[in-house]
Amino acid sequence: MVTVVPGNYGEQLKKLGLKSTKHRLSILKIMENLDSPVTADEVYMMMEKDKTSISISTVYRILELLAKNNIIIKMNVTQNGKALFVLNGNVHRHYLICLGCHKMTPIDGCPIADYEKKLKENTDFYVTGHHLEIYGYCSKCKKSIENKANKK
Amino acid sequence: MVTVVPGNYGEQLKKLGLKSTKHRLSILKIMENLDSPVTADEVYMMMEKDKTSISISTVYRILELLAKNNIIIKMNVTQNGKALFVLNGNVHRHYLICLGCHKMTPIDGCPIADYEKKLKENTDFYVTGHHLEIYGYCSKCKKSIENKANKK
DNA sequence: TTTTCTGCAAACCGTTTGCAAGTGA
DNA sequence: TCACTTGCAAACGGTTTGCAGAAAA
Repeated sequence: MVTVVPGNYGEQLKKLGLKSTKHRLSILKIMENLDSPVTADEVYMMMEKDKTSISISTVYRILELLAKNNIIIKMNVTQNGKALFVLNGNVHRHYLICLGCHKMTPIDGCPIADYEKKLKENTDFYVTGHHLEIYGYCSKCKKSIENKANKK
Repeated sequence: MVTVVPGNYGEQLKKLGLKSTKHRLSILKIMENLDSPVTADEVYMMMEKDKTSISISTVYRILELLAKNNIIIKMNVTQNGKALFVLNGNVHRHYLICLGCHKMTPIDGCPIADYEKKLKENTDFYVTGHHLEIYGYCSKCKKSIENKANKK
């Protein structure tokens, strides 16, 4: 298992035989401070804000590379068809996802850890991971449900 | 909640103000017999096999329409970037997903039903649904893990 | 007839890729 | 120096859309 040590990304990369470039460090630094998954273009825009010029294809290449080396995780769920990425250190998180404002709120613990263990013991399926997301509406967005109910 | 009554799709559609066309009925009939989610092009190919001529854009339009009316569910997880759909009647299923052969095996029950109930009672987040998928390798594909481990 | 559906082809959009120039070790 | 990275622009693949013709009510 790879453990991500904040602020130590340069060595992390070298250890994996990857060059430590400013773009890579910059992306890792950005992701370090986020506990919600981000899309490639969100990363791209954050870098622009940071005055770090980069091309969108480089963002994709770096994210792909970091995911392949388990430094970040490429999620199996997409956001409007866009791939989502999180830092591996924050990986075993699940989220409450608001269908109104699309905010993703991490929850504590893993509600299915026990179930998964049971599955490992009782079936011939070799479990390597899982993905859980819980949908609904945050308190602010509850109104939108009522609006929708009236439309139809 | 919409309950899907097998063999009764024509009336279902009319009740929703939608026309009952052979394409729509055909897609519903196909999905009725599947308990794993399918992609749009899988549906398309099944229809070809059934000698039902259709355009891929019509498949997308029908799937989108049925999803909007809760007759089928558009999943949040994609398969190689392709959207997945299941009949709503089969909706509260979760899957063991093999990372080797990509087979999706439905599991019985919902491992997080209890947790979700707790969440409804204890937080101000209004839960409307969830999505859970469990990843790993089926017995046949366990070999592929070992192969990968050797690669690097 | 009138409204809704469908086929076709083109557009769209997120992502990937080839290639030449740039950069880290 | 030399291998690896990056930017650019073009390609790619799944999905959506405009429009004209076809089918359901």
